[in-house]
Amino acid sequence: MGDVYKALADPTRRAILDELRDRAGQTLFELCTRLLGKGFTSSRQAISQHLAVLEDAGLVVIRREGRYIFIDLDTSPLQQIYERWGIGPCASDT
Amino acid sequence: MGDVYKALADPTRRAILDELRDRAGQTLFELCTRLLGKGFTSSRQAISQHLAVLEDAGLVVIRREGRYIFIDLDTSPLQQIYERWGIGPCASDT
DNA sequence: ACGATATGCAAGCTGCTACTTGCATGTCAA
DNA sequence: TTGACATGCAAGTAGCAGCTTGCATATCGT
Repeated sequence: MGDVYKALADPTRRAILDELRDRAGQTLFELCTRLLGKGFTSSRQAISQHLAVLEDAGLVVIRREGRYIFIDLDTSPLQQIYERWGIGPCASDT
Repeated sequence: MGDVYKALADPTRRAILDELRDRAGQTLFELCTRLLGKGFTSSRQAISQHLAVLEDAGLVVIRREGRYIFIDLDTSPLQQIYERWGIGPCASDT
C-alpha cells in the first residue's frame, strides 16, 4: 500500500481527486478531456501514471469493463490524517 | 505561503509534527536529539530545512528567544484537506 | 573579552519523480 | 476479420527535493 501523503503531494493528482469528487465513475479519457479543459496540460500517459499512484494509495478505485476503465474516489485513507494529528472542526476536545 | 500537501509528503517532516504533538515548544536541538532517539538519522541542518518547509506551510510556528528557537505545532492548515474532499468520521452526510 | 553553545546561510551532490516517446495489448463495430 | 478506439507498458530525460559540507552569526556564561 502506497503513501497517502506522497499521493497528495502532486497538484495534478489533487486535481484528479477534485474532478472525481465532482463526477464519479469517469473514464480515463473523460478525465483527461476534463482536466485539459481546466488548464492542465498533462498527457494521457501522465494521468494514467498518476492514477496508478492514487490507486496504490487507496484514494481511487478503478474497475475495468471492456475497453474502458471507470474511476471512483475513495476518501477513507484521508482519515489517518485526522487520527494522527487530530484536528478539524469536529475532532475537538470533550 | 507554501504547500501543505508537499510539506506532509516527507516522512521526516511528519515525524517532526508527531514529536511536536507529543511535546510542544521544543528547541531545535531538543527536536534533533529526540528524533535521533527514534531512529531518524537526519542532521541538524536537515531538520532545520524541514522546519523551514513546515513553517512556510503554516504547520509550525517558530518563535525566537535569545539563542534558542521554540517550535510549536499548528494543525489548522490541515483543515483545508477536510474542506476539500470532506470526509472523516464527522463530516458525514445530512 | 573569550570560549562555548545554538542556530542561520549557501553551494554542491544525488536520487527520485513526473513527464515524454514509442510501441504493445485488448475490445468493439462493421 | 479488419480497422478504430481505449488503455497498458517500458525506457529515457529533465528538474526538483533532501542531504551534506563548510562557514557565518549571534547569544550566554565566566
